[in-house]
Amino acid sequence: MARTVLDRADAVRALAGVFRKRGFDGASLSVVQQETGIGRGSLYHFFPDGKEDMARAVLEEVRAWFDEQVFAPLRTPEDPAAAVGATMRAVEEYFLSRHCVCLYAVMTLGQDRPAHAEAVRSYFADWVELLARTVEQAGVAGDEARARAVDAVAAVQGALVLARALDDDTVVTGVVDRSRRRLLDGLG
Amino acid sequence: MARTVLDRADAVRALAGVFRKRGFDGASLSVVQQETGIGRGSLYHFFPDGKEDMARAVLEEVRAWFDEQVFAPLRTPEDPAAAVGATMRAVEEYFLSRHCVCLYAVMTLGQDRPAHAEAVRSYFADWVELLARTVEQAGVAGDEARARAVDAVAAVQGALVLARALDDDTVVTGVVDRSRRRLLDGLG
DNA sequence: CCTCTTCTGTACCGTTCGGTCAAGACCATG
DNA sequence: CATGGTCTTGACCGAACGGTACAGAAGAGG
Repeated sequence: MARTVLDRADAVRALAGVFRKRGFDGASLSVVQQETGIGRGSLYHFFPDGKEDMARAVLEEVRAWFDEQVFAPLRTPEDPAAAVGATMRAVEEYFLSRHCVCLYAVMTLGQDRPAHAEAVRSYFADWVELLARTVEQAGVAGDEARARAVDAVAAVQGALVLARALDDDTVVTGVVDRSRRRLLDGLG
Repeated sequence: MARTVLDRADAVRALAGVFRKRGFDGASLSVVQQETGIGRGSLYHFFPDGKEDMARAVLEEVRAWFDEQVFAPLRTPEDPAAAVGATMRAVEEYFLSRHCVCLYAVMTLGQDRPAHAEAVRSYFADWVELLARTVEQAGVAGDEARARAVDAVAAVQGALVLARALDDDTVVTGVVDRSRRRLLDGLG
């Protein structure tokens, strides 16, 4: 039989695309098979626990990407202001190239998925925490810094909703720009 | 047979609850039947076109509520600043009592639902437009007013995502408070 | 060459899906 | 008391679901 020699990482990327477009419930195995070209056999070879396994793998890949690209600038910020700029730029680029869908946000809907609840919580909690700490280091008082971080993360997520609803990617650009400015408002 | 004499409006409210908790795909007819106590027969009596019909009815009910409670203060604002305060207060109260789920936001995910795309678009477009106009009347320049309106609506939607993920309703309270202040920042 | 492991396609399983239907129960009329 | 329209039920339908089983094909190592 045909042997396409598929990599698991490729499968995860392809799955992410389908989940983004269809949602987890909308991505039936037949649809996945059709849109990725990966057969059931391969799917269950790479993800023995089935669809939940695929969901976990996809979320882990997103998380890894954020750790490397979005959170990294915030972990050892020599220049906190520059780090804020870098992280927001990375976020904007990421979602614009992913059809304005955050897979972690998708997981907060269609409940009865306590399976991934902790992963979702820590994704957002870490994001807010790291951003708040950096803003504080840039010279904003603790409580105010945390509030600004919460506002920024919420703004990004809300911008994604709005961009999809209005079918207008510039919403993301605008909101992210203004959020970045607001994070460092009143500083040197 | 038992005749509970059910009202269609009651059915819509009950359906909204199930859709909020489970999402549209997660709310199978069996689940709906079980959680609302409404049998299949009644469901298809009130909503002859099936699940799509139920979705439409639920969205229409939400839209009507927003028209009356959230958009109304923005339609003939004698005191624009007060209107902004009133609309944001209504929004906060609405979502806090609805488990932090916006059904229109739910519809922007799990695509291949072009059926409701226009309703979703106009819901958000009207919201932004009305808010922008009121902020402008309060004394903010046109472009800036629109940017502030986009930011506020996005902030609300993002706050809902964050509140669910972190299981912390105070996120909504905080974000909405700060958004309201920001809408009218720099005014008398 | 043989063999073992790693993939891949496909037929198939039981379950659940959205949707239909005929028949029964209730209420408003006469 | 009849009658007709308005609900409501529960059994039922074909299709699609997620998941399993297994045989076959392609490398790697000897």
